[in-house]
Amino acid sequence: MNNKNFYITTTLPYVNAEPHIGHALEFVQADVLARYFRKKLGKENVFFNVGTDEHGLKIWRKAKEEGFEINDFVNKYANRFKDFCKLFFVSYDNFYRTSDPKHIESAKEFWRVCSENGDIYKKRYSGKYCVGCERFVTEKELIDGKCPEHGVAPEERNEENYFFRLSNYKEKLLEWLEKNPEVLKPSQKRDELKRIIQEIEDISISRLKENLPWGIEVPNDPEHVFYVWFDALTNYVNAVGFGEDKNKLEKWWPGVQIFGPDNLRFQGVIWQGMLASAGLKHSAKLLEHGMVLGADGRKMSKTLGNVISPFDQEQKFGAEVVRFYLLSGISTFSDSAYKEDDLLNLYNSRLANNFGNLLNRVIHLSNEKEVEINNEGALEENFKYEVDSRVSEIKSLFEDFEIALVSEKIDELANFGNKYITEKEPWKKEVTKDQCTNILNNLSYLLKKVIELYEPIIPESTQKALIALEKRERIILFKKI
RNA sequence: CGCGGGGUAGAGCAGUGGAAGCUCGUUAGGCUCAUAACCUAAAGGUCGUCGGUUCGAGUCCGACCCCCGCAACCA
Repeated sequence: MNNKNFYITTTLPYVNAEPHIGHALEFVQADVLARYFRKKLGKENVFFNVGTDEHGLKIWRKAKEEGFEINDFVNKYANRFKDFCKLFFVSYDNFYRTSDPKHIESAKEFWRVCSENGDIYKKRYSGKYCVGCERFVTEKELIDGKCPEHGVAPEERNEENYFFRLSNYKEKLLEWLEKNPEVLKPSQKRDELKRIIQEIEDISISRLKENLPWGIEVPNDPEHVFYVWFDALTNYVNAVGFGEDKNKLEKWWPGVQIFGPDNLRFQGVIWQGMLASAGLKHSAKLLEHGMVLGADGRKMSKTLGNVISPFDQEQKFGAEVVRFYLLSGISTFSDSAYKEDDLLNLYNSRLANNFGNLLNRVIHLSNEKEVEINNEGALEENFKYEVDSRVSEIKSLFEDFEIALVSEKIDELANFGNKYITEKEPWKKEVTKDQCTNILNNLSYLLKKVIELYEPIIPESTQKALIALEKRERIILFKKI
């Protein structure tokens, strides 16, 4: 990424379950940024990657349990995620699948490069292995002999594994973070990242193929397969030409990575170490979004019965309303409770009453008064200045990835329009046609800006709004719920 | 002393050193072009507690109290 190009990628969800509301948050946040930068830099200068992580023991076992051929199983979920993207207007440029033969080649190439740089070695390892975590766990981590995360007793394993010399990069990563304090957002997480780096140890990056047939074979050692994380993480550069097209890679990498709180160690440390080993630049930006909590402010769980399904929400309110709420009502960088009441309040207040209503007022008045609108020549300087300065403030918030703040400021801009029209009272008989022309053109200009700024957030409605404004057709864009 | 996140108006949240803000709700008024929408005003906050740094702290430091997550469908 540089000033001319913008590359953003989500994490790749693991395909052992249905898409949930957290995936929706991450995908939709990334989508907003991709859409914003497409408008700013041009479509050809933005690359938005999403996809699915399809290897690993959990998936292998789940497929068997459900009586699926492994390929059918992962295809089913990959398609599920594709449908999910379509449903929520996630405009990806690339849907990356780690079962794709191209990925397999690129991941192997990544391994070779790290290996040539002396960062991969083989070591006999014995210990307790948690299938859920897909890693060896230490005695210290266990509670009552069980993995605290998955509640199952780990399996005894004694095997030879390949290790990645992450410890080689400890000092370099600390230095990188020190020199680039702005790389991680939100900044409050910086200390946590630093601590994780300080605790770096070499990591196991392979499994025996006899235990795990569903993985990528290690180059020149077919008895071993990649540990799923090592394979999956490479997608971020593979998607933009690693091991295949140097110019392409040069154009896009380093990129912006968006991920959830449980992923900081992987995106912020392991992956950065891998990049360094492969001689690639560190990520340009790490955006850690928050958790979507249940309506009660607690983490969603089946037992608590507070799980919110993105599909149910879509059925109930429509995709754009859900999108709008995820982006505006849910904090961009911290945990937030998902409450339907808040969703309704925010939708009614900001979209129906403020933006939608203003749009309708202006269109209606321009027809009543027979005044041409959408004419920038009839704009008042002061008004334009006010609107433009708000617009540039909002754009800089976009570029600082502050999506919820962006949404709030757009709302304020629309509200400024409602105040203005109330103050000017263009419906009054005493207002001359010239005055009315000025007032309504000021407002149509403001509305165009609001529409343009809202476009990344609610792409479909803004399209309709623009058409209505241009054709001066009355429209109930957002029906009050 | 396990690790981490958080405590800001009735509710939900924003606010990383310089006049306490947003949405909803409540009360009173205005307007009537508009989706019973819009505008104005008011009420409502010791920014968890105590101490410290500073000309100045919700914002930095220390101690303490309380809530939440680390069990899942894991972002």
